[in-house]
Amino acid sequence: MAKNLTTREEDYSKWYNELVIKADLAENSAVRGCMVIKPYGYAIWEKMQAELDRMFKETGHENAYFPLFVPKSLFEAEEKNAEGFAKECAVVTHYRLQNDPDKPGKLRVDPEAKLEEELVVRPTSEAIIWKTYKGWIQSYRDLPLLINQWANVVRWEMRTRLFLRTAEFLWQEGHTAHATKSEAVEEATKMQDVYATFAENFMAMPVVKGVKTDSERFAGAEDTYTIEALMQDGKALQAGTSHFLGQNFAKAFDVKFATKEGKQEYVWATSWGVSTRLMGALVMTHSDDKGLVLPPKLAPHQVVIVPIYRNDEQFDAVSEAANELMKQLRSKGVSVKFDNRDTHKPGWKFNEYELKGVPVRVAIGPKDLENGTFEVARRDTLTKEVMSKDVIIDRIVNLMDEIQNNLFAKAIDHRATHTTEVESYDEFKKLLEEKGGFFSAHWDGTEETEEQIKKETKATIRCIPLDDDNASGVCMVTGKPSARRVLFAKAY
RNA sequence: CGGGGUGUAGCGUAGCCCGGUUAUCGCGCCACGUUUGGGACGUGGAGGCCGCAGGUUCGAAUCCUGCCACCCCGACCA
Repeated sequence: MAKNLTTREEDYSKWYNELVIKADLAENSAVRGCMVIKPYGYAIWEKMQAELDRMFKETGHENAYFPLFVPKSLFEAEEKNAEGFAKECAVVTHYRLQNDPDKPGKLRVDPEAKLEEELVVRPTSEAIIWKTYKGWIQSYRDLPLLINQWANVVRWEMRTRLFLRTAEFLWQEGHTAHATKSEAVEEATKMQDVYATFAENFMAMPVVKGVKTDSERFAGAEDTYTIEALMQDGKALQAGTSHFLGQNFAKAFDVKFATKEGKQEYVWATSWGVSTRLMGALVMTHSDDKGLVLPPKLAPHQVVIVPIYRNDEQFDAVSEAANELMKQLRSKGVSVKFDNRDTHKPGWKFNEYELKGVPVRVAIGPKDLENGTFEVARRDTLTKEVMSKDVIIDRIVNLMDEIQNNLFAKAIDHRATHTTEVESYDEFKKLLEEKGGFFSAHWDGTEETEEQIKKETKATIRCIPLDDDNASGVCMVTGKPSARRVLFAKAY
């Protein structure tokens, strides 16, 4: 393992790539654009999953599982959705291999084994799910239907980056059906709220809730609600989306229900998802030039204990103290790892756990045993403090909250200092290059202007925020009237 | 898919122009010993179809052709 990470200052993008690999979160695989998520990275993902899953269930959803493959005829049923994803679909055309008669020991696709109908590997599951829902929904009594699935999807991206954009990724996708439009809209915004709460309370990552413009909307949706986060390099990251799908899929798949009055009506739909991209967001929000910085609520180990000793007797004595501390911390709900490996020295371990972002490190050595103390180091501030036996448990329990809150506060502060209100297009262009971040500006509401800005500056409208700032003004580009400010940024 | 670049041990690399002993160095790995409060040291050792396939040559990591993979910049995107 190399000793030094590229710094964020030197090359933010390189820093990110190196960090993901060196911190053992993931690596590139033998398959183009697909990653292997390593145990340490997967442990963080599992923590995210566990909390999100809990939140979904608390809001009335149930999990189910639908097939990986979608027959082409189903996939194309909802035109806009199909068109939006068509360019990046993997397609299964054959179902058998055979020995290659020309190349001994090699296999080839059996030309006789062509599928009657091609199977699309799901880039998202609306099609197969709505085909299924048709059989599940007859009456208003069957509604609302609130389903989530944890799955992998494939989008054949040209350029990929670990976690941020991979050809295959893990996610959850909620798919709900409702009797009324207002109920579906409420569901979509409710799940946006769930995502925002999760991002802020667990990832310690502040997000802006908003709605996408026409051009950025999900293919097949009426409205896309988004949460947008700001990374340390001033670029925005779309962290989760929740779509109000109107009756588009109900019509495409003919999903009707009988109302109380006995009339047949199309159901109203939503879908919503977050992916392993959140792992990338987590890394880029908090980590520093020494490595990962994990919020305690998502860290696989919240505390690591490193023993310091010169001989077996000291090791035994230190271990005893470590085990006792571990027992007490665990009884308070703190997850602890005691790294008693004799194969690495303490200094090596200190660096290792800084790289891996463990929130709190406790060192115990002979001096501590003598004095009845522990050395406690915080990953977020990189500060050390010697604590006595009597206070350490309470202090560490409190530190979990303190670190969580500190990370959130730092991220909020970064976002605040990198969110700029601009009045003119020149100012916008200048500060976009010099400073980056979010820009709150007036826009005339047309796709042409949005496109022009994107072409000229690479910045896009991240969202129309759902805050209560409704002051009207004039578009910074065209001078035409604008109902309210929208949020621009360069994005991942 | 366009433009540029790179493939040598697990990782990072030298050698390539100008073909010629046994392919360089560092990290890591293995064994033993000494070490252990911020990435220890010594001694010994293992590890290579030089991206793949063909060609030129007495001889190819080195020259030629084709292919593949990866990286960077564009277009596309959670």
